[in-house]
Amino acid sequence: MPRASKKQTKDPNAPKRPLSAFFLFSLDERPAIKAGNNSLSVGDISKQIGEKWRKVNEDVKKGYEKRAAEAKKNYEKELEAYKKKQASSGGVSSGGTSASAPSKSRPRKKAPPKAPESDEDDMDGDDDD
DNA sequence: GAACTGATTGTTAGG
DNA sequence: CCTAACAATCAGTTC
Repeated sequence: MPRASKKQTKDPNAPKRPLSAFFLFSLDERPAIKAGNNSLSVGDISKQIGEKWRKVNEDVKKGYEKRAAEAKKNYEKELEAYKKKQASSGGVSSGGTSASAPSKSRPRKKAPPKAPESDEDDMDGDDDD
């Protein structure tokens, strides 16, 4: 299935996104949840984490957010290295200058921001009182 | 045996 | 601004 999210996306130098505070939180809580339960699957645990995440104090969240912020910084650094590699990417095989460069444009889907629903807006210039 | 999916939310980057 | 997608984790599933 086309969800390439298992280990490494493609390139070993591909900078992975910085984990969000929630993820860092999960890294710490997941084993805790497992400890409370014999062995749940990620799906089940994730739900527990999500609920706990909302219940943790903002101070705790802030703590993780801070870590995430640093992780982001590191991510930028990796990105630079990744960029550099792209620039001087030595021909891996047959000296293709533009051989390795999976990042072109993210073919994301574009959904309409609003549904064509026009219902109540103003009935008529009815302004009575 | 190993690639893959399942759910959770946040962060990111491009259009 | 907004939208989509991907980030980890681990057991379970499948071929």
